[in-house]
Amino acid sequence: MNGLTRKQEICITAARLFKSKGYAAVTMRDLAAEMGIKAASLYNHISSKEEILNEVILAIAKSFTKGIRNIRSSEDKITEKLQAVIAQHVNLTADYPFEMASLNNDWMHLGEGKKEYLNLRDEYELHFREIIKQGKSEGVLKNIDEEVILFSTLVTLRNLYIWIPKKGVVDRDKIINSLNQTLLQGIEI
Amino acid sequence: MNGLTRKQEICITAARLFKSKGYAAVTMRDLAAEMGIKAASLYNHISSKEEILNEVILAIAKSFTKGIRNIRSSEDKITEKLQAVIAQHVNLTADYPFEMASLNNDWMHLGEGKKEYLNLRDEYELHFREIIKQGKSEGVLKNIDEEVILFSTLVTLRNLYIWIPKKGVVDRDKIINSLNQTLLQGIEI
DNA sequence: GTCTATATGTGGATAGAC
DNA sequence: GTCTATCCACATATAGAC
Repeated sequence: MNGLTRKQEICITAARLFKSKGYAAVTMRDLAAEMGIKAASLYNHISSKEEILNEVILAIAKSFTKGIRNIRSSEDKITEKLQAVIAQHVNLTADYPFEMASLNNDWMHLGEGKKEYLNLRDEYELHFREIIKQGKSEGVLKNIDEEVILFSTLVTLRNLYIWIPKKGVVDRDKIINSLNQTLLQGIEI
Repeated sequence: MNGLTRKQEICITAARLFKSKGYAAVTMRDLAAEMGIKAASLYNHISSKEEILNEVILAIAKSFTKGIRNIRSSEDKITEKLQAVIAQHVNLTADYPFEMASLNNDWMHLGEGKKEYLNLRDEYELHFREIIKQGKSEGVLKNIDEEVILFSTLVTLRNLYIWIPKKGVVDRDKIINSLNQTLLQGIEI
């Protein structure tokens, strides 16, 4: 009725619970209760609890990596690329705040999918690092240790999910602008 | 033999496990195995799993709040206060990286102690926010939304535990300097 | 301070009826 | 697609011996 499969509904509900208690502390009975059904009924739509985590985390991890791959290979200037990275984080976080929490906090409970997740994360950081390096070599960014820039920027962006849901949906642009200032003006020449 | 009580040893070992899997996924058997004893033996030193979490989280939460209370009430200039806040985070994180992970990720599993933890956290953020406000009113900090400054700074500092253990013990000062640059130059006039 | 044995509860997951 | 009933593994925690 809402265009979602039952499996998708389960994953969305699960992500919300995972955010509040963490994957390990959420039981199939909790999840079922939240869906208004019994735990056994869940297994008509998913094969295991772990499969749900896989669905929740890998979908958004792929979006991030695909996005930054495009940003890096674009013809934009460095500053524009960095702004695009920030905007992607704000937008994906505003759309999927619960999934972002699992991505950050529950990835270690992935089974089958952990390797793929780690590959996606490594590729993401690789592109980000290369954008920063390019910025330094072009003289657009200050000569601060790449890893420090990468860490402090990425940590802020990855944790937006803690903070964005508190704000209204409307002020995405305001958040993007503020982050552009706070994050970029500390590192730009 | 090492100056630690058995209870302290248990809490230290527990914190290390909590960091890698999260509180909920660590069993008393895991913890006991890591200590080289049986699970039942743990209960001669602690009364419950939850008590361990309380010990781990509240000790470090108190240190942070006490520290920033002193920094705020000192006669230092704003820039020095902000640098002192950064230095406190780097030092406490370097000393207690595992406890920092629990502080960030496992506080929702506190029982008895949750209220106290939330009070400490609120007080911490209050002092931090007031330092930022004072900086803005004195014209030392840019006129960026306080909450954005607070969020992006605090999130970086709170997640140092992910990053600091990778570095050697030696370069605390280098990290403090880099963070001073990255975090402060984006917000200072 | 640690052990073995065990009580008691709850977790993920399956079988089969409707 | 959901239910009831149930299996079985594993969780926290206690009792009492050494």
